Amino acid sequence: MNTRLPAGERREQILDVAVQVFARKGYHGASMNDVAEAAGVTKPVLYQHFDSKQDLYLALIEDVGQRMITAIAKATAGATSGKAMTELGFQAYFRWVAQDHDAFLLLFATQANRDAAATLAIKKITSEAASAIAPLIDVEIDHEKQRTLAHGLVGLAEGVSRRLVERGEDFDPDELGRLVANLAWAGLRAIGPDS
Amino acid sequence: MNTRLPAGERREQILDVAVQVFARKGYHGASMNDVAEAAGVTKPVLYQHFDSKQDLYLALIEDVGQRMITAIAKATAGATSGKAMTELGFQAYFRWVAQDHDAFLLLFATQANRDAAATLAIKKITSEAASAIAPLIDVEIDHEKQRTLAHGLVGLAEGVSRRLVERGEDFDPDELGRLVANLAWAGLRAIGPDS
DNA sequence: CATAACGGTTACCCAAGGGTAACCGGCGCC
DNA sequence: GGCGCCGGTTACCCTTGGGTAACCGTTATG
Repeated sequence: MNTRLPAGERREQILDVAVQVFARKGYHGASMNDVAEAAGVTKPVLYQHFDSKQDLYLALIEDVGQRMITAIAKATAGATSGKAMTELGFQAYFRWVAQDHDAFLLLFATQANRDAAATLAIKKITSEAASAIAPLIDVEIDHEKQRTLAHGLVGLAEGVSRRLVERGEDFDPDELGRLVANLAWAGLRAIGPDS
Repeated sequence: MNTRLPAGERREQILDVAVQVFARKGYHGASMNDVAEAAGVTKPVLYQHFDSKQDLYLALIEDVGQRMITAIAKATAGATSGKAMTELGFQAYFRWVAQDHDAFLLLFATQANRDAAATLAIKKITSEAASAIAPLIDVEIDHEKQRTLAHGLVGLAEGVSRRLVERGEDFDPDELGRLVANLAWAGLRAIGPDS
């Protein structure tokens, strides 16, 4: 017998629990009943807080995505050099991954964003991340290539994280961030208009 | 009235058409009816060639994945240096992406949703790719980190490609390969046991 | 102590879609 | 020229699951 919760808290709890459920089963793999059960309530309760399954899912993506973005933004705010910013950024990202595997899976490894809207929502997040990265690529190179490379670096971090999360390994985010930042920074310095 | 095809050819045609359908709509978004219609036949015909939807999907992944792997393997076979191999490899990869957007989307787009078996199948492909890359990271670094970075480079290529494919842009795979290979190679040279 | 508000439940509807049983028609082959 | 093989179709079954209508019990408040 779960306690009755006031609306606000119940909504938060549903969001909390839904991240895990969707991350583990994917969008289509998880039914609203699954989410409801995990939250300790029944289906109609979900619909009191969210208009539809898609609505719930989009709320999750927005929530989790913003959390990631702000974590990185905060970490890099005090950086004095591009290199330091790169390192701090990657470290913050890997810390975010290490802290909440489910959140990472929801955004990057989720087995079902077939929904056009969800795909768009995630694209918006990665695009925002890329926008933050792009200015660090200050070599002489045309703007389009710059943004493309920025998306590549997002993918780099994603690829690294995916392997670690899938293996369920413990890892040191700060050490890993240093390693990857080193790779990224040196790589970026090496490319130029002649590439 | 579509012509009647011998079993072998029909099977090939279904695979061809199914790549496009699944790439565009995702696993759950595409129904067997959609695939059948696109192939110009009806549903039961699909089930004469494949046991289930999942069976068809797995066959596709295997098919497309192997095509990608061998394309890269062939391109890098004659390389004389690590740097040349890196460049040739990335170029072959981007050529593969440019040639067949649908194949790329099937394997890498988040929009192509997967169940557990499909996730595993795809993991196998990326892992194989990473295995090919890992030896190029011949710096003094422990084996686990080496493989993790290899997965990162797979992600790097994936991130770059995703943006280009999503934008429907034309791009020069050879030029792009040179650019990304430069980044990767220089990045890898820069990291060491002290990172 | 009636009653309204609110959190929650039971029981259902209905469309979508994976999968199948039964049937059909033309072509090759003794 | 009947016969069987083979590629194909029509029409259906049945589960899953998103979404909802109607109802219930507790608490608070006058």
